[in-house]
Amino acid sequence: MNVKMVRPEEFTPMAGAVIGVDFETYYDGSCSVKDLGNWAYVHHPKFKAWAVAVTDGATACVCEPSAFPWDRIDGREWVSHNREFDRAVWERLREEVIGNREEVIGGGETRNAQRSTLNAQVDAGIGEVSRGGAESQRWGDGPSNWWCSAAACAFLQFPRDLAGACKAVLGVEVDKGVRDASKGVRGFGVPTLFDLDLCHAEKAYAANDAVMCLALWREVGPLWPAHERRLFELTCDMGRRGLCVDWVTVDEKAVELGRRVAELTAGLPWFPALSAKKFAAACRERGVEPPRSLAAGDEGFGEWAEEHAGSEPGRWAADMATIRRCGRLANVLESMRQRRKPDSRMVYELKYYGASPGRWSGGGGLNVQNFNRKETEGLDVRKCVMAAPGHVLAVADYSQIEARVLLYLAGDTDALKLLADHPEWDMYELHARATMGYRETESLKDFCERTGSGLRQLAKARVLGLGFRCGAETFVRVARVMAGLRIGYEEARRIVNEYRAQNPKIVHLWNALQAAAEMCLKDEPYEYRLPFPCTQYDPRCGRYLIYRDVAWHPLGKSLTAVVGGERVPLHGGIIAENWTQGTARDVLASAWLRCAAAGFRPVLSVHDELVFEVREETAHEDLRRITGIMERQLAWAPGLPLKADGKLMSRYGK
DNA sequence: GTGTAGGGCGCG
DNA sequence: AAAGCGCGCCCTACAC
Repeated sequence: MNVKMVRPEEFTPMAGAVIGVDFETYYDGSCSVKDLGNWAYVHHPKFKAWAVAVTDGATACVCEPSAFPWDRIDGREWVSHNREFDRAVWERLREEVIGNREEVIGGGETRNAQRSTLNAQVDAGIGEVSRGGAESQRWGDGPSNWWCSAAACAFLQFPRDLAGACKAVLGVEVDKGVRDASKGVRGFGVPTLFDLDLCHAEKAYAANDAVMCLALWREVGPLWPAHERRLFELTCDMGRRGLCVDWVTVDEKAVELGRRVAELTAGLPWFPALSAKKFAAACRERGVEPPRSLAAGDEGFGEWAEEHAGSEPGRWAADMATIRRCGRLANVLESMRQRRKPDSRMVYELKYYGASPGRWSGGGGLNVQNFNRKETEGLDVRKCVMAAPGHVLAVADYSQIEARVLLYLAGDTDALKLLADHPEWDMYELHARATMGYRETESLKDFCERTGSGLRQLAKARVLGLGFRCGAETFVRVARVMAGLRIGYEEARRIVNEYRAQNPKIVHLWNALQAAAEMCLKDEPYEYRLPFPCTQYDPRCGRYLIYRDVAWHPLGKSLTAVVGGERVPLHGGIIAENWTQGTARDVLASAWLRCAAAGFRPVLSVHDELVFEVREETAHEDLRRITGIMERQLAWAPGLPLKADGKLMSRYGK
């Protein structure tokens, strides 16, 4: 990369060029973006941004942020790798210079100065750009658009981290010397002296991330579709706006659970409390053979726990489980406390395209997608999430979306038609009627309750477990964990075979996907692209599942491929699963876009669920409209029957 | 000291 | 022939 280093006053970006921006900031064990997330990190007392690297691709400049001529890149397009981080830093610095200009609108919604023209095209009628004022001139008004190269890389199923992305996209090994040097720079004793003390070569190293980010963006940006960019923006906005939280309960329970952990820890004759080794040693001292696993779901442990229920080792094991549960909850509550904004809402982050099939994932130190569903140790975490005053939560989720999508992708039109004709059936009932010989007129649920039949539980286990080629051994566990059934291996084998015999379309889907993956071995570069049935999308930048560098496993006859920079096993069951999950994600994503266009912006999304804050007066009508939008037939998936359940609740829950 | 692998467990 | 999949975070143990 031939980029000329210049002094800040000399930095004059080329007309029309996108500008790469990368901040360097202080961090240590107690003040890190990993633990605190972007917002809490940049508002930590120890936070300091001590350098910024800016480049237009031809020249680059590294200096203290206050020394950079921000007005020269005002109104331009910027790009950062993990934009939400750099944006949080930039906004924090702006707050320091000109005060916090975020206005609080009704319901706690914050209006942000950023507004992209792309957004304007897709979704008219949201917040306006607020500009002007002598002070803002001094700091600058910011970019017209601020893109994220990391999000674009994730969409294309490249590694998300900068070094991995550079290697995969540009074929550039980021010189280890560069990375090490830049690490050395981070550890530089007195960051404020940065501008004075750094030699030219060190500055060039520090500029490298911005230069690479811009180079990456030039490759991946054009392949990132407009509606996906829109989803990314909606995701970021949602997390920055955050959730309304019952802080009284959070504060109280954080203390209570912390105390509980300390008490139980003190009651164990070893430390650290969760050391499996020390637990095992203590058991043996008492002449008791410890269990092979301490996991609550492990069958061996279940038997062991029963056997030693009254004894001291039995109590230790139970206390360790309680410490884990309480400790987890205490950590979640503490993370929530750290994310409390001045407007009392809790910021959080959701990672756009965090999973390879495209789902969102948790991130930023607090995962809001895996809050316990039920009350645990005297706390219902979900109930700590509330609606803003005068509002109520509209919680809408798709019923059994993946099971429906699997039938759709397998082309099981008979089953889909039955489902469309009988909206009162759920997937378990459909499955029992279509493939398990259930013929009664009453609902399967009523039938099982009246007669004590286990048919529905079995149908549930089959639907949840067998659609993606799990074998008999796994099915024994799946049936136990998911449906509470106790089945022997031989019976499991019979059920698995029966399921496959009665669901030929699904079996054919596995086999066809497997064969297609093997076929691509004949063509360079061994890339298996599975197109989504989304015809509305620009084919040049459509959505695919991409398995790169497909190859035979060195030891056997199984396939592997590179996904998101990692080599993973590949077979028909996995591909069918990924395709199903990815398509279910697209169903939710397109509903999200339509809801936003109708003026409904979710405050939270969890895979098959969207949560909105709606005004009390219009709540019922709003919920009806939202579920209507979610259930709308999709032009790109004709014949896929969608069902959405909606609830109004003052506090979040299942 | 830092980084990471693996167990455990929460979610869809 | 057989193979559930997709995540994040905490804790411990261990390698460097």
